[in-house]
Amino acid sequence: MVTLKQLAQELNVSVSTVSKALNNSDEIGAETIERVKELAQLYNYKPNQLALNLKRSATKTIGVIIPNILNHFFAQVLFGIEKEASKKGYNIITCLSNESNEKEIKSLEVLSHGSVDGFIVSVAEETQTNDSKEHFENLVKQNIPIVMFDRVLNDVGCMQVIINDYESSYTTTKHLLNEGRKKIALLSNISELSVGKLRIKGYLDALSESKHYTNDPIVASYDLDDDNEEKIESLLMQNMDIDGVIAIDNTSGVIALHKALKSGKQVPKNISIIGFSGNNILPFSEPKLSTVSQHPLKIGSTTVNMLIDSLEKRESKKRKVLIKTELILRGTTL
Amino acid sequence: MVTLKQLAQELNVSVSTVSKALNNSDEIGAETIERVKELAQLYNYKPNQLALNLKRSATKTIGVIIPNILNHFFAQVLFGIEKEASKKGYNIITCLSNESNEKEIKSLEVLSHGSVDGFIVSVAEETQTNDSKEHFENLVKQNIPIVMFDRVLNDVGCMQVIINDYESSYTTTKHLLNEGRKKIALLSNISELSVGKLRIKGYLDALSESKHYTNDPIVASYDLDDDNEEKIESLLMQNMDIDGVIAIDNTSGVIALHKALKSGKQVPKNISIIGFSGNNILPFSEPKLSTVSQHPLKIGSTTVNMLIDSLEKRESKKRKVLIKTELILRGTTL
DNA sequence: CTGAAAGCGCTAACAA
DNA sequence: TTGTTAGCGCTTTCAG
Repeated sequence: MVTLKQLAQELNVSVSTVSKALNNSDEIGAETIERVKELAQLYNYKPNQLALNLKRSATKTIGVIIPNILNHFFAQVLFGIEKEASKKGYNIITCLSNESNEKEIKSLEVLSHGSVDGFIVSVAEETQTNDSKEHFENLVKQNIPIVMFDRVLNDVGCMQVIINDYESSYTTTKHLLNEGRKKIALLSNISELSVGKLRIKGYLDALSESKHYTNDPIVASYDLDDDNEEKIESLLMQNMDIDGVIAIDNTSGVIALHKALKSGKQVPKNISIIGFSGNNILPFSEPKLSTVSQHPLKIGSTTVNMLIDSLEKRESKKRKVLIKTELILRGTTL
Repeated sequence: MVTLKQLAQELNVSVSTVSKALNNSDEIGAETIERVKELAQLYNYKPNQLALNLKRSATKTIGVIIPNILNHFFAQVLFGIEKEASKKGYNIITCLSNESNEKEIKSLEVLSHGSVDGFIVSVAEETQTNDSKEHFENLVKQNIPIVMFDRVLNDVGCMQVIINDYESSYTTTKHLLNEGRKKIALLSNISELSVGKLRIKGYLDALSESKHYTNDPIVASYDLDDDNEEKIESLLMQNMDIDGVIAIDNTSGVIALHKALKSGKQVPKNISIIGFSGNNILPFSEPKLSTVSQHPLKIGSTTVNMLIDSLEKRESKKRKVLIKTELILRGTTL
């Protein structure tokens, strides 16, 4: 890589002249600028990013820490983040915590000494269940801005981008009730997470507020590593009168659909099913699953814009942004 | 962030003493080392990464450029890359080309002036169809190591990690022939890609080598943005005698399965279906899709290890590594 | 055993 | 208009 120094030598001028010339400083004569730029072009000079970073103690790089890239929701958010960051001239360093609190802590630690200007994080399941927040608080103390999305820690002083979890499952449940469903089950492999709890609450409240609904709520929780398929199948088999399903995670909805069909039910005639998820799974079911869309791309771009605003001290007022979900009815609802 | 200088002042020693002490130099007295380390601990001193990077002209960071993170194959490879890189103490900067040659060129350009030590790339579709390689050749000239995986450019002087595309579809087709299938169709939304072409060739060769197979080959190609579902459905509907399907991309297999079932066929009795893909779609079909597994995690970790070997001048001999696929029979084959 | 000084590549205040 | 100098934070000769 050619440096300013080398250009300067070849041109018999000083390094600072070259630097200024390349930055179009009006301290430098038009003719000199021309000469310098010509040679720079010839040698395809590009400033060394490392030197620039050190100089201005900033990297134009964002650290992104995500629990699980194989979860399509996070893949979509990452997609949104990368797109917006790239548009704004920022790079992203991606770390995957794989739901491990330890890995998350380590990633933050490693990146926090100059490698990135700020962080976008969705916390690991472990982090949330242990309410582990010291590692974030340390960063906040150092004035390193953080935007959390989806899975957030409420009492850390950082920005947040969340969806209306409670309301969306409340509304969704209402929709099933309005269809006249008499026995509505909730499926979840995220019950330990804050978002899961909120969604469950929305479901419970909607049911208990209903005058006509007589059955008990059914909250079927299982771990990510459980055999969800089997659990869902046996739930549906043992409760053939379930006629409504709200699946609050990414995959349970499609699975429930398949199991319902397998058991000989007609969808949506005998049973309505609504999932939370992106459109990635749509080609994989017949009829198409009705879903609550979380607008993951918008979540991604919003986190980036909040972070950059904060970095560039256009001090965003909004510390907490709520992205509204949207219930999209397709083939598995009336 | 506390610096060496600050520690030095507080201890009334020189900066270089502090530096050496923290690096356990044997030039420094045991007692001094102790004092220095104590204070460093107290202030939670960590060397500024930017300064280190500049000093040693290296970042311990890998640039990863991927065409499409929403494609689960790439998500899995990325997962493998991140895991291995993190284990080896490297970070990854992720760029998504979104199949755009221009974006790919820009990303390489931006990162190539100090931000990363080397690249892992799967080229954009555009790049491959245009055989655009100048941007890679520039890097090779500058001795920046590159590992390409899956979608590679053959005459760029860089390392490669690929799968046995030809052989795997050849074998898969053979399997269908051995089942006694009489009319085998190939489904593809990646026909423009090198890997797609190889897989198609494997299929064609297997068919033409068969003495008993009498039908013409059926290669059904469609674009990523086409309505693949509809195309697949009409193909199967209009050729009800198709009794074997090899789907060489990520999603067509599951779709074909759904459409076959929808048309009233029994799988695998009336029709066998084999896809190329990860296990992410398994929960979404009944019976489970038989697939060619590409070992994406292994692809990811292999690219990282080759790159790091090359960076740390343990000069890996292997410039080209082939990861063998594996045909995993599940419910959609006999 | 410790410190002074140079240098990584760049920018910018200040001198000339 | 151009050059000198200092400095970002660190490592590393080389002198003391």
